Amino acid sequence: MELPNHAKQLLLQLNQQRAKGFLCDVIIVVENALFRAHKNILAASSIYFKSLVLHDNLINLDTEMVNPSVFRQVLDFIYTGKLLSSSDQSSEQNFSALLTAASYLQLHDLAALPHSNSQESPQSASVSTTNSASLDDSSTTLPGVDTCGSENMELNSSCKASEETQNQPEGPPPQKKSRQGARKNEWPKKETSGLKSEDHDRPLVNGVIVGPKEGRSSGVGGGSSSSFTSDQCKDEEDGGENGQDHSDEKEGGTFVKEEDEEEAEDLSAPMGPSSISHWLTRPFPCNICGKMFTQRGTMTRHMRSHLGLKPFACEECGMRFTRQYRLTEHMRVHSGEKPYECQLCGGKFTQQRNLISHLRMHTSPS
DNA sequence: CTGGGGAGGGGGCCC
DNA sequence: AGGGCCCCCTCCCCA
Repeated sequence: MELPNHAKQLLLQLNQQRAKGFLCDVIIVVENALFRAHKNILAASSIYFKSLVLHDNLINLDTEMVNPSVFRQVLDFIYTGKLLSSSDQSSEQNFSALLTAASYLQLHDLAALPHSNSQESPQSASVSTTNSASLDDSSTTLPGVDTCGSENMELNSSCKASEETQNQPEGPPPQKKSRQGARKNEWPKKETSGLKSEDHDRPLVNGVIVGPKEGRSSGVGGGSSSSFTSDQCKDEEDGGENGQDHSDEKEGGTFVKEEDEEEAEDLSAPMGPSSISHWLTRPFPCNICGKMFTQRGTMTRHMRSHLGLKPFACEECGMRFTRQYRLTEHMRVHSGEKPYECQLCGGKFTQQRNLISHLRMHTSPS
């Protein structure tokens, strides 16, 4: 007994999930375009991807071998088994680039396709129609990338629809819950969420990490040549200098337009003396949210939170951290070690910061 | 309801 | 560039 369309339906679902960014656990960076996808799907389609996604949530592809528009086709092929030709390039050029990419990515099925398959068949054309909303939205085209001019319109037009889907309670569980869950022996659950909180924290448009408005980060210039930004991280600069705020805001589920506009205004505003000095003291902007940092290392560390990169995993519970030091701290939860002792009352703490806040209690007038 | 403690996350800074 | 540490904010639990 076998359901005739089972595989097809499954793939269709997965592709729709990709379009929404639902359960996507890996980001593929091609030049300055970001594509979200599922590790399982990528791993199943190519040994090369399999090795890449094994340990990383963020994959940078060689731009010599693949460009964003080709990779978009590749990704569509992986999720649909169909090849949709690119309209903005000659099919010869496109097919050649596709073959190069397929070979580079070790997508043997794709690499072995006869040329005729690359032409848009009536069938694929119809698929293209049905799936265009989701397929074309699987990436973000970032400023400076002119490969997807026509697609940007589709991207924009699909934004509204996707905003509605973003409001639906289908994302991963809120971070707060996860964190709390961590204390209730639900760590493994959290681990399975892959990119986890930052993941759904991102301003998704049909699973796409939303690119900026034009000229977004150009005002500050200099810091990053390949400035891709998103409208995430409406910041902290004015008030909530805090990550929790940040994530809470995002957990709200929606990235309201006001935020975007607000930030857009900030960044596009003429640079007054204060903003210039701000730029001088914080010369390292985040490519994703535009937040400025004093040191490159701080900025790259910050980027990890955008990208959901948590390389440091607790062997005991599977909880993952963005920093080694956090893991070290966390391990004391398991070991019961409390190295920080209050000299006034003898209270012991696993973390120094908690000792400090405890000391404040001793010293505060109240 | 409130205060204290535990813990996750972020940024700054030094090495 | 990355590690380590400090400081801060916040959330949640619990007494």
